[in-house]
Amino acid sequence: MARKPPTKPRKNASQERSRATVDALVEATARILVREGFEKSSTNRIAEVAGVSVGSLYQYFPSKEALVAAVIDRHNEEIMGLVRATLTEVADMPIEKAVRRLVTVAIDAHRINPELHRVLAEQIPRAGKLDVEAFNREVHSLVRAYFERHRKEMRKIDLDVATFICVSAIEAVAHNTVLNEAEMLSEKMVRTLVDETARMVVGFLRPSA
Amino acid sequence: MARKPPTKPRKNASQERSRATVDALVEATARILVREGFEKSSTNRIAEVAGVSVGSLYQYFPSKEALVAAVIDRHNEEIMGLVRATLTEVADMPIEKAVRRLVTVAIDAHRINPELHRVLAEQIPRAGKLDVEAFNREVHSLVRAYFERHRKEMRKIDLDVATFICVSAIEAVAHNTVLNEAEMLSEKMVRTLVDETARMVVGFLRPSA
DNA sequence: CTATAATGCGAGCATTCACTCGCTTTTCCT
DNA sequence: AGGAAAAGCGAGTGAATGCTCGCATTATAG
Repeated sequence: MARKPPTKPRKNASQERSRATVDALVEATARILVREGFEKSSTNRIAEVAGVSVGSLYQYFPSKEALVAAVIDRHNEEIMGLVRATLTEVADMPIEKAVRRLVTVAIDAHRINPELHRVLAEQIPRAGKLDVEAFNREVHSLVRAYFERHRKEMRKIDLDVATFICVSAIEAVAHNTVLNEAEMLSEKMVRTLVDETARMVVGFLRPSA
Repeated sequence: MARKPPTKPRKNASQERSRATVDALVEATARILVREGFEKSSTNRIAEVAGVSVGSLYQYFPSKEALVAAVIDRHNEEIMGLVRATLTEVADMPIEKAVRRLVTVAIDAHRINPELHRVLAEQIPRAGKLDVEAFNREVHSLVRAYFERHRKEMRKIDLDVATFICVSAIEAVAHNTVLNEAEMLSEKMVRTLVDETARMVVGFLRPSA
């Protein structure tokens, strides 16, 4: 016993063809979320758009939620890539430079795929709750590490509190900038927002004198 | 013609009893959203919890969305009440005092009904999009009015930009404070967060010298 | 070439759920 | 009292949708 029955039931994409199927499904899910919204998305529709049958869909994704989670993961990974790279890049810069860079990146990150980001933020019910928390934790710990390294440039303040406030503020400005008012954003306006936000955060962190 | 047929089809609660029914339905909707989540909520369930029949439900609410919208409205009104009152109260205070008060109120507002707030923020698909925008606009314009009145205490900065950044930052800190980490918040911690956030915002607004 | 596994198919099942309709009960008004 | 309007009822309907299952097609190995 314990011989695997020949019918491998679920998941696992070993051949070439199946990898393509999985990709097509994730891609189709993202497109549908953006173009038709979460409510209109259905597994049948996703399969149709992916050019795949529902049966195949369920060979790789145990549920609709899993499909959405995959989209969220992919998107989060893109953003985390940007964030990780940037924090490495600014590791030795003084906080003035680094903060400005981080604010810029926050906005860029929200601009990777604004429509998808909006749908994920506004329309997805419960899914990926854990993913979002893990995401936040990583951002928090990366930023906190930078702050630790540059403690000397900063006033006396609890690093967790500082990180929490700075990350919250920067993320909120970036989020609202990209998602509110759609694309009424001139480049000049964006630069102003980056400058002012960076000024606020730096002023907050540096010694008051 | 144009004689109103005796069957008034929808809406409108004129008698006493019906007012109670409407209230019970809204209340039941809120309770279900909090206790079972948006996904599990159904009109049948809402009617059942309200102690009312589905038929009656549809006499007052044309759709499930309308029910959820009513809950959102009620909650928004509670918050806006707080915010309006506070901005009147602080109208003549200097920005140090006023900002501190506003940060406190932001957190209080999120604490009115944190569970409901979380559900409305995280689980409600599209509904009340307009409501949320109107809500944000009002907050923005109230805060902007305060800033205008106290321009002399501030450095030279575009008021819309300043309002946008301050409101975003304060809202985000309040939101994350109340919703993340659940209730691991000691009162001392909250005070620290209020102090630091207020410091950040005030430092941002005041003349740099 | 043949056997076996991997991948793909899609009609249909089971369920859920928003909403309707014909009717009864309660309230109001004279 | 009595009639009309308002309020309430809840089984039933129709449509949508997540997912299964038995079978077909394609790839791999011997």
